[in-house]
Amino acid sequence: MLSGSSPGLRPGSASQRPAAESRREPERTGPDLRDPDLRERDRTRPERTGPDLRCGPEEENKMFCVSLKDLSSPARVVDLRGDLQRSANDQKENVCAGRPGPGPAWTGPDRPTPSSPRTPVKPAGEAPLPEPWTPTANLKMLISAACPDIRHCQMRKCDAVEEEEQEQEVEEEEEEEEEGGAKPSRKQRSLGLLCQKFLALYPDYPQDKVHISLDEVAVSLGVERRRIYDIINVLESLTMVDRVAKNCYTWYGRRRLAARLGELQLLAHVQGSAAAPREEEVSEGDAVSATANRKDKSLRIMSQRFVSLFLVSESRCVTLESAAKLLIDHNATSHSKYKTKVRRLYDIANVLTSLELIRKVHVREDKGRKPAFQWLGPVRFSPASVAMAAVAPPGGGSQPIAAQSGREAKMTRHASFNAPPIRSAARRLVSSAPCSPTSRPAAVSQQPLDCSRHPPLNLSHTKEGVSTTLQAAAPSFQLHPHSEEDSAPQRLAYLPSLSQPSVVLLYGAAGDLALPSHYLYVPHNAGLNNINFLLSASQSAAGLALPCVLVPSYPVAPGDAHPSPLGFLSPANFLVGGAGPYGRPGAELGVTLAPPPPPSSPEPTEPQPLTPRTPKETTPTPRSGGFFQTPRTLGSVVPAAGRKRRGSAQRRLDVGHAPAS
DNA sequence: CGCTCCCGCCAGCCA
DNA sequence: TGGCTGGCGGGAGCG
Repeated sequence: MLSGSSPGLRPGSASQRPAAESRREPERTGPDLRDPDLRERDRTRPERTGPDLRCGPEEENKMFCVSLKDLSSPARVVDLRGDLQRSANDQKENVCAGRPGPGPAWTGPDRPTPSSPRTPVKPAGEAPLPEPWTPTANLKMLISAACPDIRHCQMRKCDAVEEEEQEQEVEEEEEEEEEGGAKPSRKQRSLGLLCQKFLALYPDYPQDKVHISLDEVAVSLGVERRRIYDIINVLESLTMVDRVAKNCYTWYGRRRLAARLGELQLLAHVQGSAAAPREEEVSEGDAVSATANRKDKSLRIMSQRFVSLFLVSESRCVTLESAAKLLIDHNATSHSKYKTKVRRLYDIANVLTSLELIRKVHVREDKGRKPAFQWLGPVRFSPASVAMAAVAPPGGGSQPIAAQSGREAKMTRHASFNAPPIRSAARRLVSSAPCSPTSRPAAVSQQPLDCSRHPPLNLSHTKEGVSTTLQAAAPSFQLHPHSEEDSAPQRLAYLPSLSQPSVVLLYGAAGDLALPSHYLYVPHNAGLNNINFLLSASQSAAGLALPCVLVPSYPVAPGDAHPSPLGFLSPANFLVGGAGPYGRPGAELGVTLAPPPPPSSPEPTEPQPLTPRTPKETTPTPRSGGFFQTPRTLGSVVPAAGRKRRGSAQRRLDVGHAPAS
């Protein structure tokens, strides 16, 4: 660990302690002690993955924007030509003021003039400060003391204008600081600016784990911890941070961002994650649904869905109204709820704007103009790039995803294969053990998809040469020998570093990965019991052999040190269909690849949650004798207590997984 | 005046 | 019981 942070728990809440105490000399956090090379690399921000959708005013006029009716069904995205005008306030007042580096160079004349980030300073009478330790000075001290070369790097990269702006900014900061005690303006206290300052503390592509202590960050930035939560929640939804323990997070930066976005996009396509939770799933009196309802309200889930809206919309532009209405509970359509949702959307949008993933625009509609957000991030995710991003070893994975070659890697061995794959589980050991999920998330397998588009499949297994591991796991398979003519390239993306590690197999038609004809998506915890095949509508699946690589859906019990997942990676072909164009009529989409039913095999009425297993939940059961440890073989993943209610920690663990929709 | 969103109360949860 | 987490909405800043 390069960081010098102390991830240990700190008692006390910054927000609840007296400000004087909170503003004690902060311990140096991780990013301050980084390797100079790392800092240099970090400041040389790589280009964004995927096509740059930023466009000038000319292009904006041609921009499509999705309105509510278009987003109601992600699969029915209709381009509506909305007149997007960029007015002076199109650019949010707090966007990218202080973010150094080449980043998203807004070149338009309306580029926001960098304002001086400022965090609120409590009135002296309210919280007497032992020293005039303003947040801005604090931040400046942090940056300059830790990595003075950052400034040099910045200065080298900035052109004369930007240099001038920076100087002016510094001057303004100093002037305002000298005013002393004056409450910074609303702009300067905005969440967006705070997020920028937060991001400035950490490298975009950390080479090593960087630990974040919320307390320290809050102190460093001079804000209450509550505000940090808002940022963390959104960042967590993008897997830019991971919760390690209370008050302690791991910073991943953008290392996994593209992979995460790709995952969100896929999930959105598969299960329509952009859809709001259905009313029937939030029935009254049902504790499970109640907690699920609460989860659905979380900022993280909302952030995920919000991002998903962009990723499934062709226009990459979402109006605030449509987003709010889509994200709001169907049974909570009051104006008050709507307003609350909009508030949260602004919060999320501020963070996403700071991340340069979106920007605010306005669209003209019948009744004036409406605020909207345009996606600036990547929109197409090469599976190989996603895989490469995922497999980037923590120690040397500083190569940004965008810089990865577009050449598709057929299969890459992930670094996690070399390590006990129980990182996430072990990580949560230090956290409070949450309850098991009890809600029935919109698991892929449970999603009532349109079978005309996603036809049901039959799987059969005839090959004998399958590894015993595979057979032990799924002895009921019928696996056909790999056909010689089946020379179509197999594209596999294993996403283990994601919050929801998954296997995505893209079976490209004519080798076109951009237009894969098939997806084989294996939710990481769906085990072998739920594998879903999505075929393109035009795909005839009769006799279709899908190359499939089975990867353990979830780490084997903690006692199993190295299950050697590579042993699972023998490609296998699943014969699809045969009884009809898409196999047995009426077959469920969620193909069940269950091992032979045990003598007292209960009907698996319990949903397979998409949430990661907690250490408790991964405790092997006596009957889990197979090599593959599926959620089912691990026994009930939902303890009785967990059925009643889900802890907040569990809600946190739910991040990254599809909400019930 | 409406949009934007800061701010902090307070409740759920856990150790 | 205290701390952590974060949902929530009042209401102020701002254009």
